[in-house]
Amino acid sequence: MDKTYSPRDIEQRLYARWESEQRFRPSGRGRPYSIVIPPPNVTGTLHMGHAFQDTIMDALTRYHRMLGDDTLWQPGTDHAGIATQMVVERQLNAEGKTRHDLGREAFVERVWRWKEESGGTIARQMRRLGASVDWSRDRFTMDEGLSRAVTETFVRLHAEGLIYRGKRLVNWDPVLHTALSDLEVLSEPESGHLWHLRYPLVDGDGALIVATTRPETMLGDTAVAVHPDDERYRHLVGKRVRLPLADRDIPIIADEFVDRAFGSGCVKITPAHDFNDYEVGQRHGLPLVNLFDRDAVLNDAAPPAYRGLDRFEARQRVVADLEALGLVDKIEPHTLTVPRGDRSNAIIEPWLTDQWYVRIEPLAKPALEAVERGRIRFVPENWDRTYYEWMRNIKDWCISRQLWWGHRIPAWYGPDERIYVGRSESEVRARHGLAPALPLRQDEDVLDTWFSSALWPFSTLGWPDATAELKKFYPTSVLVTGFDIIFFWVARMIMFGLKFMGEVPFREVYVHGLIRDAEGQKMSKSKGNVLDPLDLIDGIGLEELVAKRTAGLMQPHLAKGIEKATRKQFPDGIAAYGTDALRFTFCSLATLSRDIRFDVGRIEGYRNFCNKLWNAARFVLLSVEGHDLGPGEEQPSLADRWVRSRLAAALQATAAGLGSYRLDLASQALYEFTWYEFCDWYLELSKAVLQSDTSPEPEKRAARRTLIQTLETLLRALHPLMPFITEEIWQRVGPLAGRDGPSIMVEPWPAAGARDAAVDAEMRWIMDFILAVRQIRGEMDIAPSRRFDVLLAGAAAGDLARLERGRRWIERLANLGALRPLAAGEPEPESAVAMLGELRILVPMAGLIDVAAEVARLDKRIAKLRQDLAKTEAKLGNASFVANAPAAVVEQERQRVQDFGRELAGLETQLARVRRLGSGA
RNA sequence: GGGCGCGUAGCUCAGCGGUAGAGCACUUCCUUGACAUGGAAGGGGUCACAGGUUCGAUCCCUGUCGCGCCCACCA
Repeated sequence: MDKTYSPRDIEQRLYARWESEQRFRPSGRGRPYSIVIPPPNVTGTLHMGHAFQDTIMDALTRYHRMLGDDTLWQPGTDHAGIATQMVVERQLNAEGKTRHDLGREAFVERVWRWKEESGGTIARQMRRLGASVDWSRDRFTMDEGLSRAVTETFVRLHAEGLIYRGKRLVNWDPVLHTALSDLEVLSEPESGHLWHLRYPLVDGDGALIVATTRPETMLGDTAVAVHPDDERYRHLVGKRVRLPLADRDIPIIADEFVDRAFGSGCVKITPAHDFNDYEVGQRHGLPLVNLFDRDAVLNDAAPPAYRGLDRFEARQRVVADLEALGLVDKIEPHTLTVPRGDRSNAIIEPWLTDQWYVRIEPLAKPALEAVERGRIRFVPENWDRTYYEWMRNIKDWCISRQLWWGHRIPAWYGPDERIYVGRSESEVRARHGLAPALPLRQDEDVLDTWFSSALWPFSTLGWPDATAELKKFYPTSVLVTGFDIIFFWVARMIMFGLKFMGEVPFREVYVHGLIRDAEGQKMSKSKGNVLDPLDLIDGIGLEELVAKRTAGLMQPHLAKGIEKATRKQFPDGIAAYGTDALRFTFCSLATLSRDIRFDVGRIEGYRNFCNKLWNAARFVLLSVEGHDLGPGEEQPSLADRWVRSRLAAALQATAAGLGSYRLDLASQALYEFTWYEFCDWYLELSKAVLQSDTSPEPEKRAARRTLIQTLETLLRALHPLMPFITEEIWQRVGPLAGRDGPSIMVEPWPAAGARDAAVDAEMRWIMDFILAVRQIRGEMDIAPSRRFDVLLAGAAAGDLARLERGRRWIERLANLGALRPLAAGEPEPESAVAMLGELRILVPMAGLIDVAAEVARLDKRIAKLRQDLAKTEAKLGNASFVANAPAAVVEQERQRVQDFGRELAGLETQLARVRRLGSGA
């Protein structure tokens, strides 16, 4: 093995081998375990969020595969209707064309070409991450099979009356020219104005003052509303006002919706352009005056002077005209929430159109119950509150989109505009006995992307066919996702899963946090703080990184700032850390928190961890080289038994972490065992056995076997988190440990052996001895290479026996010369001292330590001990503590008082002695 | 307005009723034959604040302050 771990050389080679050996397919044996990937956009690229999520899913998948489960990680991609269509439209725009120049068919053809061209990117990137998805089952939401599932669900829901077509207000994007669901509209506060307008009363003098943030819509007002209990206006209800500019008379109505305290307490009602007003209009039978065309340009329903004006131009004109008429009472600055399309960022217009809707309440009810009754569990649990909140207030889902890229709605219109829904035109004709000559026109609209995503857990498994995979892997075991798509996706999968499969789509939903940059900022192109997971794996030079971050910005003026910040944060670019380091970092970051800050310092630490593991393996291999490792006469040492006991504890902790979606705890347990117990201690302890001429052969054999077996077990435990380095090392180590499988991937995840408290305690004593000596060495700045003698005094029963059992390790790890008890009557030399129980460990100071330094050291220890002792004594002095605390706790405190007291006494005696000797010297 | 979350070492975060932990950063010593992407030792915290429950609270409860996210029709 090379001296330094170099991920570049191993990762892609191993992945290719796994893939060609078909290691990612379900084994066909064991309990089913399945995860469906949240499908990324087919034309997208892998970002940190994907990499994080994929790492989690892959860790779970590999873990369960090794547990012997019949494991499927189902891959696939999403057609991402609006997003993908926009990308291709932008390409066309660059050529000076629009999609309308091409026409629907040619445009869709072009999108398919783009999909073929760029669709492989994300799959390639997932391979670099080591994702063990079953590529043979790769699916795309617009595949023939999945499209069939979409049609089937649509037809069935329609037949049940759960899908209907209706004319009502929708969120209209005047730029993209499509309807959007409520979820795709983001409302942000923006500063604007509140115009107070004067509407003259038709009978008599005076006027009502209405306040509005959208004066241009007044042209479509069909009423003014006041609160029914408002004394100021009660007498006017039923009377009429003159709508300025439009020159129509409109009624004054009473509706509870009005807030008396806001503005004048009078509200203009524009049912065709405001969701609230629409409701009011429905209640009062008001007419709708639809002022806008699909571009939000005023149409012929507006007075002639305003026709053809864009909504913002119309606003200016309306205000100017009203001012000229003296009908503007006042204008105030006002912060309002402006709805914008999540893709186009255009201001959304409530607009009256025909759209398709899913009647959601009958679907939401069982979906709510499924979580309430625990058939689906959110992890962390409190996300169920968010889910409940949404599901209890859910509204019908507008599923039609006026786009070209997507699943076309399976509805046909006859010449009389009668609607026929069916799986195909021919089915429709047959079912309804329509003559072949009767022209039918298919609905132009496509379905919301999330409609097909909602079917993902079963459509990918072959539904509507009753496939074997569907039977075996549905419901899936867990859904791994971010909280940002609980409503978009998770809730809808639950609803559709229950509806069509009669069963929840997954038993658990693991909701992970969202990856942000080191400052907690969302990563975005315009902020210039994006990290590409592939750059963390392969490394990237500074210039290239700067170029990448500043290229193709929507706002080019940001480039300078981005460049500066990038140069500051990454003066040397980014080093190549390798996939395993990146993955281990992600795992260690997978805490319960919602925002996860990704700090490059962290990945460096875990790259070092990979290197540590690599070198530990080198040491183990060197140590066993040329020796028979098979069973034979062996005599395990205390150290051997200790490391096995500690390994068992680490495996337990790791399994607990993996089983509870606490990959941070799992990775921590493995990190700590590997570094602090296996490397720092056991490898060093083993040297005392292996590199000694006096160790008997059975002991050496036991040490070698323990080394190789512990490493081999550790590799298997680490594999789900760090697949590449573990496979690479395992290929050499596995056979030596008696395992002859072709890949670590298909080896069993290690069962925890037995822990041994007695062994742990015995080793603890030896370690404490070594630490005590090292502490003196460290604090006295004695070089590690400087060997010195240690004398012992005050040994308690058993101490000397323990000493003998641990002597070879103590001598070696503390780098000691002579190590012996003071003889009876032998004068105690001037010494630095440490206490280990009643045992006094003496380091003769002559030539090593000066008195002042030792006095200072002792003072410090004594002060700390006095504090601890006082605290503990106070506790025991409290009668109610002794009376109420569990006996074990009280006993523990008593023990501590004893320990502290003994150590304190020892050190105080020593301090006095050192002082005396010092002054005498 | 409703819902959720966070405030622990300089930074990023675990812990969550019984002696405050890790990584990174910092200080000192050390190239000893697995590893300087390393080893050894060390400094550093009134666990936001105030009450309460308890023998005992960083942990449970209540409130205050600060920060954040999500939903919602105040024109």
